Amino acid sequence: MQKTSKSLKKAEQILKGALPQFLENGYARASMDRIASSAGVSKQTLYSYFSDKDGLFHALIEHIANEKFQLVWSQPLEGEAEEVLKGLAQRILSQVNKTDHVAFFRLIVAESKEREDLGEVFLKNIAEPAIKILTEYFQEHQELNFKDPEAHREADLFEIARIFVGSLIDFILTQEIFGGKKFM
Amino acid sequence: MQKTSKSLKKAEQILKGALPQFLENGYARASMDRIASSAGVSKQTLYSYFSDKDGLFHALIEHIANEKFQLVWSQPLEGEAEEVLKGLAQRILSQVNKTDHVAFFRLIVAESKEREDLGEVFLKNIAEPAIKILTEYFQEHQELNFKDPEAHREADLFEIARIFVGSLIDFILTQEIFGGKKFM
DNA sequence: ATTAAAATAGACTAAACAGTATGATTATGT
DNA sequence: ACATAATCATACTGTTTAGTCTATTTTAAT
Repeated sequence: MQKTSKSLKKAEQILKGALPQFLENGYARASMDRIASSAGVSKQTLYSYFSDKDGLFHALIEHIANEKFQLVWSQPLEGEAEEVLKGLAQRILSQVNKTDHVAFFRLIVAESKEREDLGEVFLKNIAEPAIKILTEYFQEHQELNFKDPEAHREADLFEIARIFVGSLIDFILTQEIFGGKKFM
Repeated sequence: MQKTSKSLKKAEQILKGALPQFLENGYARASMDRIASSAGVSKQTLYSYFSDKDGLFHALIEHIANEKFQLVWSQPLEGEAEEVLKGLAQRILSQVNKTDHVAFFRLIVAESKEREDLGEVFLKNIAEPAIKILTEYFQEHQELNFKDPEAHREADLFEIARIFVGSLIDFILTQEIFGGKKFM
């Protein structure tokens, strides 16, 4: 409704307060009262910036996807293959540990049944860029010693990148979401 | 409370009615009234078999994990490596398509934050058995032509099985949960 | 047939919640 | 200083829900 920098700040303030509520409780259990209070804002103000709970939720997902989720892949990949891949995996896993990425992922999975755009947010902003960057790295480092000599066609490099990223996602799923680190 | 075969049937009848409610709506949005009605049972009966919503939910998850989820891996793996793996992947993916496995998976992910045992159900009943069976198959077919000659130690075979299963899970996540088949 | 257990329908309570309404208070711009 | 827009606190409405209660009917076993 308004476009001054002040009111943009308010909108962000609301999103910032809404985030932990949705992450901790999921969509259904997050209450607009608690969101308002967590954002330090009156319920009226909340509803003057966002039409309803659903509108707030979508705005939030969009916002988070744009703000936070491209950092991991921003640094260029340089150097020895094995080192780069190990470093990449470690960087991602430590990121995942210290931030709310896991809760965000869980939220997307949980709510992506009714809201089809949510899955797209994840794929477009996280999975696809990751695979793309990795594929390009493989192409620029054709000298890497893949033990399978057939693996140098572009399609194969893409598949390898997919498998790498997929394994990472599966690892996070197993360890962080399903609590596998406790008993595997 | 009761143990006659009749009342076991009732309990199962309730679980059978509860399942689609939880799968379609998730935990929070599934209502006990609708569950009772969907099971063709009065609310009182429901509460005489299960202490509360949470108890019903846990019983359901346990039940489903035991009943439905071991079928995929029950047939022994025999024959040519490439064929076996392809066949296995196809069998799993078609299973996943025609049943509620995806919704079940989504439910577990969504609710495994507060209920730590849920993730364990998935890992113990699905992921771990899958990896174990695959590893054993690899061991019994040492003659398979892995192009990497170092890949024959037991630990490596295990890792390969993990990657295979992980890739399958990631594929299902991408295609079925995030709706990736629409735009990838 | 009688009796006791099991199940039913439906009303009820208390709580939570989304969203709206009201009227007072505070910032902001001119 | 004044007027307007933004924000606030709070109360309210209507709805949904988990779980209980009651009184009636069905089922099963002797």
